[in-house]
Amino acid sequence: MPNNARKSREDILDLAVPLFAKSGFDGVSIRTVASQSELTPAALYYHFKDKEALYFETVKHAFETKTSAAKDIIDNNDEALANLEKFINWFVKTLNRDNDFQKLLQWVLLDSNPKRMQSLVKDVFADLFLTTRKLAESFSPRYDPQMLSISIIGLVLCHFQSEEGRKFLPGRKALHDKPQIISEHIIKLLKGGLSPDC
Amino acid sequence: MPNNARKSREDILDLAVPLFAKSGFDGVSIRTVASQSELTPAALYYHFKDKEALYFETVKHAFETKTSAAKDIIDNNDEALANLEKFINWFVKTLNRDNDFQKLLQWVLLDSNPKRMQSLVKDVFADLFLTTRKLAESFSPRYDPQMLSISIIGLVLCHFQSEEGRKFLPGRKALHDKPQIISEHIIKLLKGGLSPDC
DNA sequence: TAAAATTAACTGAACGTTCGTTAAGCCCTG
DNA sequence: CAGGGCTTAACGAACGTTCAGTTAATTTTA
Repeated sequence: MPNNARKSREDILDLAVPLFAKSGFDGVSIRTVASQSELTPAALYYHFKDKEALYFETVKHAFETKTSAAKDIIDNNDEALANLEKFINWFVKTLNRDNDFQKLLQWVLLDSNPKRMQSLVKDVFADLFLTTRKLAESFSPRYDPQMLSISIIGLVLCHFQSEEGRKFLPGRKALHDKPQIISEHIIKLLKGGLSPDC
Repeated sequence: MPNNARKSREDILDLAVPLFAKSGFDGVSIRTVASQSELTPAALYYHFKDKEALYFETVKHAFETKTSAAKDIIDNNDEALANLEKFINWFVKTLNRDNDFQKLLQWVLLDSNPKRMQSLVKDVFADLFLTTRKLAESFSPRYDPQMLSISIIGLVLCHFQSEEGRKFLPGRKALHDKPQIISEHIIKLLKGGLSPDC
């Protein structure tokens, strides 16, 4: 794409993703998105109704490819634990490769505007959650599928959510940020738990 | 405290906690905090150097009582698993009782300003983390203490972090928000894992 | 096929509002 | 009467948004 070419809607969204991922809805101004996409603020209003719409489309854009990939990971003929392992591996790898995706997910769950959160959760996040719950249903009735799916997602997310903060804590090793190490840790924990036997 | 009495620093912080918990640093203006504490914006500058200082003190204030309580929970003479159980129970109950505490923790970890995050993590969050890691060291070398402590904190946090969003997802039950149910779920998962035997 | 009309994409300038912050001065209490 | 705690008023900057007009590409007409 040449530097002075007209920007498409999608080009703008691609550039808006890292901005909103870093600073959230309130932390990013229309003018910041405009200058990042080499447009005037007014030009953004040609493409998007208002800031809310721009934000919504940006988050949706960042989630779009990920969610469909998650569904393909799970093979319903496989064993429950094998499926879980595949999912964890995929989820960790995805969060590691696309840090913006993880950040946006956090912003959605922290959103101070309930209406905005509702539309984001229903239109953007629900699909990924339902995929995880389907996986969690293999472990019913020993575990409540709803709660187990939250635990699984949370267990993966937290290692990335805390990545920036952990830099300022003692005892840090580079290993703790490696996707493969994180995957192995989570799978071992989920499979066997902490009890010394088994 | 009579309605027209002079506000102390601490009174202001008490009132600022729910505001910053809901909307974060960028989502709350000095004027909002001022009107909430029935003061003028200028009066806030008598008590705090600037908005950064007000925010820092607010977060610190909300964390202060919690962190010291965590340390008392752990009895070093007890069994590892018993200590863990006590900690989970305490942490779940604390997050449930004080929703602002959980929200502020999320804001700290999402902070877009690295300098601000650094001082918050080091001065406010580190203590709680180190307590958890001490607990996690009982399960070394089978598990890396650093990673295990992140997993434990994340496993508890995620159930509260997702509480608002789960309202908009199918399959929701009131049980999933009950602290006792959450505790039991997490402890069972951490103790025994997902493997069918044991 | 050249000219004219239409449209899509954008600019420049400005709007009213809210933001963080400061300065000067007032009032009540010890 | 000194000074801690506040008020009133204002500063410039940044905010989301609008609107009239410009440009460049596309389509329609003669």
